[in-house]
Amino acid sequence: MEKATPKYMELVGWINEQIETKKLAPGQKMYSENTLKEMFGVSRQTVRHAIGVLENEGMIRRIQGSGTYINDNRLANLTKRMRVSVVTTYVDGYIFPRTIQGIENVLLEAGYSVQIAFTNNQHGREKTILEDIISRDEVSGLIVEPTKSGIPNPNMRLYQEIRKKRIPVIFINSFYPQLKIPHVSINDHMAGWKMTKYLISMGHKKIGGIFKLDDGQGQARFSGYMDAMMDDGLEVEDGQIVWVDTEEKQHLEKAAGKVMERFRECTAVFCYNDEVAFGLLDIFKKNGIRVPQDISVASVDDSELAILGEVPIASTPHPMERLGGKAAENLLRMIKDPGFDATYEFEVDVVPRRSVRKLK
Amino acid sequence: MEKATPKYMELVGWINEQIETKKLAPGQKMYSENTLKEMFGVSRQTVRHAIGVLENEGMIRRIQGSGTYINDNRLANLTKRMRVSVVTTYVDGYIFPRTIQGIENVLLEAGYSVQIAFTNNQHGREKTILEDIISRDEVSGLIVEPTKSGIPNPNMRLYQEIRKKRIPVIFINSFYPQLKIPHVSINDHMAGWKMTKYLISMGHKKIGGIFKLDDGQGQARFSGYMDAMMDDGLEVEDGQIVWVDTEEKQHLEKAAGKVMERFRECTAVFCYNDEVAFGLLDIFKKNGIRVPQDISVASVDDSELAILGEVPIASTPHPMERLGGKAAENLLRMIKDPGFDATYEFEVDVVPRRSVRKLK
DNA sequence: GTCTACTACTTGTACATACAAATACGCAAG
DNA sequence: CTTGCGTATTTGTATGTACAAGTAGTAGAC
Repeated sequence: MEKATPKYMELVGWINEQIETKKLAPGQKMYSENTLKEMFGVSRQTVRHAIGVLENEGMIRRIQGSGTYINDNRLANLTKRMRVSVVTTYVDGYIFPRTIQGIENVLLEAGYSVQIAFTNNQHGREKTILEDIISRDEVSGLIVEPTKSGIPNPNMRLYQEIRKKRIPVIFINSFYPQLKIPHVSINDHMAGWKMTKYLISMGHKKIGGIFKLDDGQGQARFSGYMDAMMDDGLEVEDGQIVWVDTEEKQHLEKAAGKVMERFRECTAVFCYNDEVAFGLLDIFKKNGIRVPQDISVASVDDSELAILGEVPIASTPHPMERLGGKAAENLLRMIKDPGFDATYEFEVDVVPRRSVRKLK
Repeated sequence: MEKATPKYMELVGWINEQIETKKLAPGQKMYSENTLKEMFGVSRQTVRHAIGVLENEGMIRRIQGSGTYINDNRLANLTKRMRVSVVTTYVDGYIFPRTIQGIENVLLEAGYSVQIAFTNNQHGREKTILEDIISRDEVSGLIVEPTKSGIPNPNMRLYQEIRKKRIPVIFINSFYPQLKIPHVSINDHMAGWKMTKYLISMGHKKIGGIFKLDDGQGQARFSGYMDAMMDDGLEVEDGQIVWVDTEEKQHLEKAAGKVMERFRECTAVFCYNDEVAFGLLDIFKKNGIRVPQDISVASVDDSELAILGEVPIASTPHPMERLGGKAAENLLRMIKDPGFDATYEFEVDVVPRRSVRKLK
């Protein structure tokens, strides 16, 4: 007794065979429901039933009003792991978007898809995100902006687990010195050094500084600043340095009192970045201190903030797209060649602006 | 407008809910097709359609002659798909980060992971991203900021495919009128209306406008502006309107000549958003036109740009976190109940600032 | 007590019809 | 040449009917 196969199943088999034997090529339009109905002498419902089965299998795609098309499901299988995850701290408005643009340009070009996640510079969120990435195990690479790279990271274990899975990782903007993971960033020490040298060359001797303490960039810029000062035999008193954390940086006005007091004797202030410099200008303005007549201000990043306000701020340009692009390129190389050393640091240069006055 | 969900989808939602609320335990026998037919007053075919969808998702199992049973493997299914994808255009520095924060707060709280992708307001990238999401089929929901919502979208069929896969989608900030997909946004028509009314109440009669033409928000704000002008019997000449696209918006200075000429007769200008207003202030400044003495300027969004410059700009606040949160909450509701209508529009209010002068 | 046949009920297949919604395309107006 | 509009085509939703096939339980025969 052979079992009678339902009509719709026979139809499924027939269509499958057509695709198998390339009589229906991927992307091509299939016979319409009514055509099949005539061809096989069945009702349209039966045809729909068959097509429904094939659609669930992902073999074909139905588009209302247009027709039914053969799917190219081999492509879906191929791109399965062509994905890179970008983990970044938060969005600063100017540097981040263009960095991500650089990353995307390179990766999309190479056929990868890009997903982004934000840690908000909180270790807890970084943990959640990394655990998610590890458990899904579906990315072929990671570009990470470290969370609070200046202080020991409690998620070290997760990075080691990722490394054990042989998923390439590149840090951008900063890095954890404890981990042997490559990074692409600007040379922060050089940024601190060159800008301080520039201030000195403009005749400044009493140069204060505001630095961020919870990331590696702040510490590197600080050491560049220190080295430049010492190189010229200039003294740095602790009282001339203000350390801020992520919180304070975003609400600098809360530290206005401290700032005004510490920089009273200074003729110039080196700022961690434009955001800090912008806040500092605001504090000075509210306290009747003129920039650059009374005090000079310099910073790092050269974002739009540096030229947006009333007084343009001397700064050092951030490579942005180029940095993102370099990180993406190096990640691609790491995916191909696990031994490749992907670390790269961009040189920086000073852009003089009105916020720095030449002293006689 | 409100009745867009097919009956079988409502049934799917109802059954899903029964399972969710444990009214139907795993392994247990479900209502028979005829019972459901009576309960909902639909045909048996419709019931079968709904049950077919659920069977494909692995939620239930049908056994001929015996009955339909709830599957218990949905735990694995759940953890696998606890992810939401956010697709947005580009990063504007102020609105976006806080919107995404609102989204993340809600979704992370609910145990979902969040991945973000940027279209750069290019249809091509939107296509790549959506295709990727479709082929991977691993997100349980989508929050999308439409790309160029003002012009017909060539990726329409991808959205329909997503809808067919029963992945809930919510648009934020704008929407495609052609698609019956819910959106969470500000009431852009009201923004245009209220701000224009405010300018009129300050004695202005010749009010120009700069609008973005390639997204729905620009068009809605324009129609709000027009309605307000007409409501007061004020004339609007085409010469008082400047239309910009995404490109021009970011480099408004290129249109300086046109802008200066068109607004020569005006006492006030309504701007598409703060970015445009900021660029406009710059053009005015370079041409020796004082704001607000010579001309008043008003805009929409009330981002930091509105208060960052020398002249604070009157604007209408954007809900940001609240908007993102609302979108996320509604998406979660849609995941549970496919029939839920998630559209929500925030009301807006005018924040007066120095950029608008009262005319005698 | 055990087996069998029957019956009621369940899901599966198949057909017919109707209208809705989306798309594609050609034709006429400008 | 472009734009809009109507028409034909295509898939989507919904209802109705009929019968087939499988399951579970029951009543009756042995």
